[in-house]
Amino acid sequence: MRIGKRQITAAEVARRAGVSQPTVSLILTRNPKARVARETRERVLRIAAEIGYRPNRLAQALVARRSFAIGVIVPGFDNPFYAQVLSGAEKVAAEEGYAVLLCEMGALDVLQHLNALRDRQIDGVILAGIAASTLPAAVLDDLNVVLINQPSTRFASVGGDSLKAGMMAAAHLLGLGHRRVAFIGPANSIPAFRFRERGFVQGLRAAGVLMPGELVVRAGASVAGGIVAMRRLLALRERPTAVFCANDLVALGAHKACGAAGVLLPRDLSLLGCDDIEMTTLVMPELSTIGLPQRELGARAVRLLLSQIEEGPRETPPAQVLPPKLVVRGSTGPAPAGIGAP
Amino acid sequence: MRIGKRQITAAEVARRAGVSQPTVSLILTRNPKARVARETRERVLRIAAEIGYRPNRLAQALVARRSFAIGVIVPGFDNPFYAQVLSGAEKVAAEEGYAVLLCEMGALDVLQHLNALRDRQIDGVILAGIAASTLPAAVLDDLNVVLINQPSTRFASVGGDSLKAGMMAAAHLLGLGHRRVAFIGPANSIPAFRFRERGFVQGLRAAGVLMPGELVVRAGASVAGGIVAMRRLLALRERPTAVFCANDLVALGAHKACGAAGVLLPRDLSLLGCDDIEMTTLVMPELSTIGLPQRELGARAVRLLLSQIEEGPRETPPAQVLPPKLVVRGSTGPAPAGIGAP
DNA sequence: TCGGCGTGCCAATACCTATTATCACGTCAG
DNA sequence: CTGACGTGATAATAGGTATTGGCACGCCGA
Repeated sequence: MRIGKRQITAAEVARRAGVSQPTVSLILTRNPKARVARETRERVLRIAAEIGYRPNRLAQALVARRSFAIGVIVPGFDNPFYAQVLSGAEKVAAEEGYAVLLCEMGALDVLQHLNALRDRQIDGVILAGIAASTLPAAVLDDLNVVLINQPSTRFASVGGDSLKAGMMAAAHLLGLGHRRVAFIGPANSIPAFRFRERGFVQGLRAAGVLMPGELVVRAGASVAGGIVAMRRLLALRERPTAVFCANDLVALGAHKACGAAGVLLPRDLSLLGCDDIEMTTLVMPELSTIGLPQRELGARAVRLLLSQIEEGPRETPPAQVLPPKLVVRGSTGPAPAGIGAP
Repeated sequence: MRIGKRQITAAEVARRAGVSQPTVSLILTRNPKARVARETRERVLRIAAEIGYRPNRLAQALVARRSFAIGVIVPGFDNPFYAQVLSGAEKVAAEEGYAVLLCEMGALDVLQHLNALRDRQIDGVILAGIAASTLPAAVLDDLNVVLINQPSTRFASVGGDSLKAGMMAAAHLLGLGHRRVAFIGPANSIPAFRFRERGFVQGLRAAGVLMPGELVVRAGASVAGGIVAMRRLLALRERPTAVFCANDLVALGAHKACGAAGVLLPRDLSLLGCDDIEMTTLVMPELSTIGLPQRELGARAVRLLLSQIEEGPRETPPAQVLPPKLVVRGSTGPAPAGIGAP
């Protein structure tokens, strides 16, 4: 097998250069307080380059007692939101010389993943779409953690301003004249969804608009969930004129259900998503949505984590909140005249 | 910082159990030829469990000269195809106790990623969507490699039968009566696309149908590419009655261009994709496509890689070819009567 | 009584790098 | 001439685990 082939070690470089292994180490680590004769340094560097010496990062990690690797745990890639987050995260990590260990919920649960990561002396963990509050308190104690899209007093976090996103959704729909509006979202779920809902409700209430219970539909945060939920809404005696969905996947499901039921967007119904994933522009009409910078979330999460790793944790964990952005496309429009007026 | 906290070592377990560290190691590794008194074994196991000893996998890796980790290199997550592949791969890897190091093209190129992986003593690499033939021959020499979706004589591979996929596409469209058919796909690209095109052309030719140059449109393997390409086709004096796209993303772009141009699928045009990604069911009409089991590809790639790692490479690298599956949805239909007939 | 053998454990070492303390050597000032 | 000091390298060691060879002990048969 191709494993176990003797690798080129610092000792080998040392042997060929006629110096000791620590000298090679000294030179390669460019330690400023290392005093090495210019001639020796050059010889060692030359030989190292010649025979293609590359330090074994595992051995380095053993000495440093850390691995220069981070873990990213996500619920699943079904949701392109996390794919984008991951992409942004990987980019920054790679640039900084860190490896990204990928963990998806499924084969292993969060705790098992965390243990596996710990065994590999991981430097830190990013939790995306996983409610940290549902985990036993102790399992995250000795880890550097950054949460994505869930504020926390214990851990650093980055996320979109979900409350504001909900309020922007309300403002947008109210501005179009909608008064009978609905919400589709998961029941007990990660905080982001709860805040989106709360913001939406608050925004409506501030304008004196209430959502009766029949207009709040619980559904899984997926396309399938959106389909089912929208069917329920369309079956109502009095339909809403606008629907805000907890995320774009749900909205796309709702979109599809509308298409199947012959409901014309945005004439018959306005539909608003949240996240602004790429797929929103695939459907016709394109989905209006409250946009969050997904790649940026991933990128910032990594930067935050690395600063925590390299400089130690702050006394109060930093929380970066990125502003959502209303993206008006084709699925939202003015409310039908005469409907919803008192 | 939270790093550097003294970890619980085998030596610590040994101290408490009144034995030596190697004895702990012997017991924990369950080496069958290890002769250890039952009473000692139980005491050690008990204490290890009590103080929560977990072996340092980095140290294990240093001894074993391998890391029990694999790398997966993909072009990008923009394409949900790779997200699915990755998901299947991670699942199997996690079950088998291997870590997955994620590498996306972008910040680093393939060679840099490979070097970074090598430095971490990676056990093997999965290349998805990256033409191995474009890499310098030597860089993969000392690695266990499995390619996804590109046959090779040097490396193990798993993939859909792209040639057959193309032929199935041809058969499907021909069977619906189409004679003036077009193809949209990238020019110089990874082998899978070339084979799909070749199979398609062969399937057509076998039925006596030729594609004039104007009906073969080159475009990036993306939604944007599909849009541009379909516009070109729709601008033709004599439009095709059916279009086969190199992958679903392209097809979805084409789908959208049709919608924008008022071309009604499948009445005015039949549209066929390839891969069967999830988004195909989002659009209306849903996209017909030639399906490939993406998660299965990832899962099998890992299994192949692990067998290669643990049992050594075969003399002739195994190539698993999975059969494509025609998935008829709403975007393909009978050719308009009277068109394309001789 | 002694050789032989089986049992149960351990010392030594390998894996590879980075760090710390130290040493040898030469120079220069006093 | 000697002591102090600066320079350039090395020896020793840490980091945590797995493996190999071997040691000590007790028992049995000769």
